[in-house]
Amino acid sequence: VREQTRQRIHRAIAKLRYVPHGAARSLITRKTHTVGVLLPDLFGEFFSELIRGIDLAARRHGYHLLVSSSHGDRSETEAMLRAMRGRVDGLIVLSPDLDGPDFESNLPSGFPVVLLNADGKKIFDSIRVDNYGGSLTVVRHLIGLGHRSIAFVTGPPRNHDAAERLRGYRDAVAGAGGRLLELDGDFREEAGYRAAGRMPRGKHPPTAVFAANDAMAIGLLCAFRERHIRVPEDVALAGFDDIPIARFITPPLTTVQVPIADLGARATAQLLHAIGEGDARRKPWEEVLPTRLVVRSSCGALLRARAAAAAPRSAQTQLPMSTSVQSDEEENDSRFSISPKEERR
Amino acid sequence: VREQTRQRIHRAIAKLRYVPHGAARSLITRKTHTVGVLLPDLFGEFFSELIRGIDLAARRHGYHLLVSSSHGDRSETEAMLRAMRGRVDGLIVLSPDLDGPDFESNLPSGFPVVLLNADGKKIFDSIRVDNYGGSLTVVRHLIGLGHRSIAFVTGPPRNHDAAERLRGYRDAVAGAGGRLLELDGDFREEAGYRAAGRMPRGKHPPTAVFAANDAMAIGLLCAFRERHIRVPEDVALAGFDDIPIARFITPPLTTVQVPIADLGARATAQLLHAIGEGDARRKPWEEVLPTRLVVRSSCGALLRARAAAAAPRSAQTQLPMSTSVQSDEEENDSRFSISPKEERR
DNA sequence: TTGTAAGCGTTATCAG
DNA sequence: CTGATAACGCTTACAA
Repeated sequence: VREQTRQRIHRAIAKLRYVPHGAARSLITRKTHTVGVLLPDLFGEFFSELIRGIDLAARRHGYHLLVSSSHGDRSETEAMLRAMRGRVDGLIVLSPDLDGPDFESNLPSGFPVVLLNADGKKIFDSIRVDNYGGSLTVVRHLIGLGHRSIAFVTGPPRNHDAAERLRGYRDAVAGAGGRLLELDGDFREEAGYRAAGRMPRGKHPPTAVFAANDAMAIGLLCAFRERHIRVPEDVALAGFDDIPIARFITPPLTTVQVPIADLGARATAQLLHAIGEGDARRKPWEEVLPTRLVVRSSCGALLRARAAAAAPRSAQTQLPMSTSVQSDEEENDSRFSISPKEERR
Repeated sequence: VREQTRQRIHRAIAKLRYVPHGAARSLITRKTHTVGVLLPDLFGEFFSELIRGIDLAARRHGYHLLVSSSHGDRSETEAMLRAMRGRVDGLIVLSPDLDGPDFESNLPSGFPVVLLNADGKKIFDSIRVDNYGGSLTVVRHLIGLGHRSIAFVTGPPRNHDAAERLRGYRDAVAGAGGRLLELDGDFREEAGYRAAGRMPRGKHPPTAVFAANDAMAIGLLCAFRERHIRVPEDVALAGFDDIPIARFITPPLTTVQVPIADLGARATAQLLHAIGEGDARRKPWEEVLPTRLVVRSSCGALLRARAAAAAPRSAQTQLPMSTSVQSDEEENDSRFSISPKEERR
């Protein structure tokens, strides 16, 4: 273009305050430069981390984010699915309710979709966190500490993550010949609190409790406090998620770190890849993100390690490939954790 | 419409898998049923709460959310602003960098915009949190507890919230004839940690520290622990924000609750109202949301209240209209807080 | 009830 | 390099 023309155009742009119209542009280009995110609800911690991961990856490629969360029933969710047509180039979906047929009837065929923490059923791309492996690792860690009677507080019934964590618990306990003791929960603090009240108190009460998520573990901890049951001296406790609070409570909670931001970032990367290559009818892609055991005080391992100073930790030899163990001491920001060292002097 | 025709159409819809095309539709209707949210960055706590509030309000009116966060410089932010044209019906903006002229040159004139925690300059609708009042209240509360030398750890230099909190501190201290002691901070934990090291240690060290946000208060707490300075016995501590962790740390933190979700919800309500009424050239609307002092253990007030059982709290008479006081005991979910009662027996 | 035509703001194509 | 024209998928209005 000639410089003179350029100038003339830019002057016109400025004078008319011209700004291109997104809808009109994407109508003809068939590109919106937007990825849609469909969530069941806005869980505080989880949601914010997930979005952060997605946003970072999306923006790096010049994409926007259309967030859609639906409290509600399937029909509402399906409506949102439909509303996405012509507004986004692809979809990241986290929804236990939605099934293959739902997508096929509410979306143009070949529409790029990545499923989060759900079974892709060999039809859709999917990515999930290794809930099973993480659960297995925690329970084996507790078993390695000598616990034989380990209770498990479950998550909500139809939740995929919850089911996988339960499966890990069962397999680990069965593998060690232990007894199963499952208490119903729903991922909320109160559920943990109430589960504590339903624990058997006979001659052989559980010596350890594993909650399907940290929130319930905190509920349990609270209930134990009220009954003057000490953690970890009287009962060991472990959670799942590694929410920020986990390291700040007393005692700091042994838990499984879930790479939520990574989950979002990886999902986005894959989605953008799928968008880029058109609808090549390639084999659906599937990925499992490793989880990581974070050993803090609530399971009693640190107490024991301090007592029998240089004894090798037996649990470490039993870890599945996809899960690593890390004690809190090794984390680089532990300087700022409010640990209960002072209380224990 | 005749039932027979209806049926025929629905059958066709199902057979062709017809889904309306959002871009095409909004091109002619000039409505996208989407609100844009422009954020400087995705702060964990703050961001997630804000989005929750916005989303709830937006969805209630059938609107979607287009989230756009820009780490970056102004030119990047301006580009995002432009990209919003034809994709959203209105904009909620939280950005200290953006000024009036920026909006005027990058958006169609009369485009509905609501500014968050920024000065609307009588040109735009705006809504903000009463940082000043909250700050005033905390400091007066500390003064009411007998503190005369209160240190303040500031937020980042160009931050609007930080500036208002600083102003509240200065006015409250000046009003009581106290001494000002300001330590530089930036809202991050480390800043609080380091500020503790810079506190004067002479004959009259500060007897209370007020951090411009909770994260820094936690950093301070951590530093105090390492030096065996007890909170609140040796030094009183207060923060700002009431992040979830605040109630779980030891000791629970006295702080100011900021209604972040409300901020988002109110902003959305106003934006949708503005969208609905077209561009009536009405006077820009402005709202300030009240903050609330939450008294927990870290300021020493509860300790004192327990000692001198039924003494009326002097601070309560000095509160500005827009801020209320509430002790943790009255909060309905305190049953689940991990409070340090047991440690103190 | 059904069919037809115009137009929303772009991009793409093809002559001049 | 410029200008005209078609098309994207929809809504709206009006005619049949």
